[in-house]
Amino acid sequence: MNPALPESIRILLADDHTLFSDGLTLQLTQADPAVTVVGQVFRGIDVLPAVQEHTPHVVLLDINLPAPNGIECVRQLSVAFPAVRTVMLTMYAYQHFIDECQEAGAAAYLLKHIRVPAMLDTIRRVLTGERVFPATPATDLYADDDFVIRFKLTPTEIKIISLIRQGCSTKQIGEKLFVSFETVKSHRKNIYRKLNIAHLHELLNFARENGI
Amino acid sequence: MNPALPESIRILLADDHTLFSDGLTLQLTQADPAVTVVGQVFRGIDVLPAVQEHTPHVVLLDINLPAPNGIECVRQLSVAFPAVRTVMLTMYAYQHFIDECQEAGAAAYLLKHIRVPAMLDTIRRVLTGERVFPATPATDLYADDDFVIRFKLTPTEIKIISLIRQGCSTKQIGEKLFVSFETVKSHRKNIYRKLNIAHLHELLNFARENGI
DNA sequence: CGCGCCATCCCCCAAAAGGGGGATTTTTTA
DNA sequence: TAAAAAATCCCCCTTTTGGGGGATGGCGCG
Repeated sequence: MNPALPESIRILLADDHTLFSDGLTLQLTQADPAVTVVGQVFRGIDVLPAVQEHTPHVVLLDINLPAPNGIECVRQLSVAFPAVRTVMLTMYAYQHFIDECQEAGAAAYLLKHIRVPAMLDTIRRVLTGERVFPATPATDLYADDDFVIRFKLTPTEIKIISLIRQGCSTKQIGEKLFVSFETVKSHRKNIYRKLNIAHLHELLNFARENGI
Repeated sequence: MNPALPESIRILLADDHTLFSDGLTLQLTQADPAVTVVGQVFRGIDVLPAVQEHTPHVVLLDINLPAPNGIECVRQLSVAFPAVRTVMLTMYAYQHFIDECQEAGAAAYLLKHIRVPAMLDTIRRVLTGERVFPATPATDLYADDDFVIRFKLTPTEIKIISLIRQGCSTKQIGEKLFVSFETVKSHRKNIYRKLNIAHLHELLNFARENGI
């Protein structure tokens, strides 16, 4: 069950931030001559074809990936290419996402706060069959992070974002969740404050970018 | 008013994602020998002291920066070091943020979807005193004949859809296009009728699906 | 020349969203 | 068990949307 480490590690990057993707490619290839970045893709829809074409050992996959998002991608990957290890690479330390990725078949979950040596260590570990997920919620680690605090959405809030994304009005959401109009309004206000946004379209963008 | 380009461009990076920051440092120094990354900071509170110590020409500043966030940082920077150019570097394409950064005194606003050559171009431009913010394109954005025919949308209507998708309100669109609020309202009504929809989220879905 | 299309602007209205205060209760957790 | 977080609900208010009527020019085209 524990495959030997390949002499050359073939990596596919899936991240729509070209600045990040280019920078990571440079870092990985400079840090370890055994590593080859065999491809970069910027949309979810390009992941499976690129894996087919470039036969990577590992896919470094951003959750925040357009059309479809990274979590959907890892689901598809673990069905279509069960031998390929998928390492989620994201800025979001939500337990919600970590659990979902684990269920979807990802091999590891890394935050963008790490550095390349630790990443290479994780990559080598998943290649031996290990699965590497954060043991403790990262909330302690990033308690001073403005955005992590603001983005700490509760389950109810995420549910409401999901309903808004489906086109429900505040009134309709209240009816669906058997709570009053005012309650949903309060949740909306809290969501907007946490995300530091002010308009519906921003919320819809956020939801789409984060796969809610 | 236009200072000459310095022989060596001193850059300070402020981004809490070490993977990104390290990668960008590598890319910038390899792309242009005139560029020196004089420092990296990972928290908002470290920005001003680092500018004091390293005397950069340009600060590349993430909005999503802990304690305090990047927008607060650029406010402080433009008071304490008005000669230092601040280039916001973020994943968020919200008009809300763009406006706030512009008011706070940032010299440019870049998305993480760009690549290093374009970034270097922007850095050189802000060093000559220019301010570089995302312009509202919308002019040559559409021109998709098929889609114009299928839905019989006029150029003005497509331009308005594009602006709505960017988060502009009816009022803001009127100001941008130099027409009255009522005119934009009429166009919106016509768009909704032609697309047979009734809500903003449907329009945004339509715009995304059709690449407006 | 008239017809249709487009763009412009105005009135009316109701519904929804957005933002500021609160408050209470339950649940979680330190 | 006490504090913190989450969920519930209410008041106030303004702005924005969405939809119904219009009207007035301009412009191309048959």
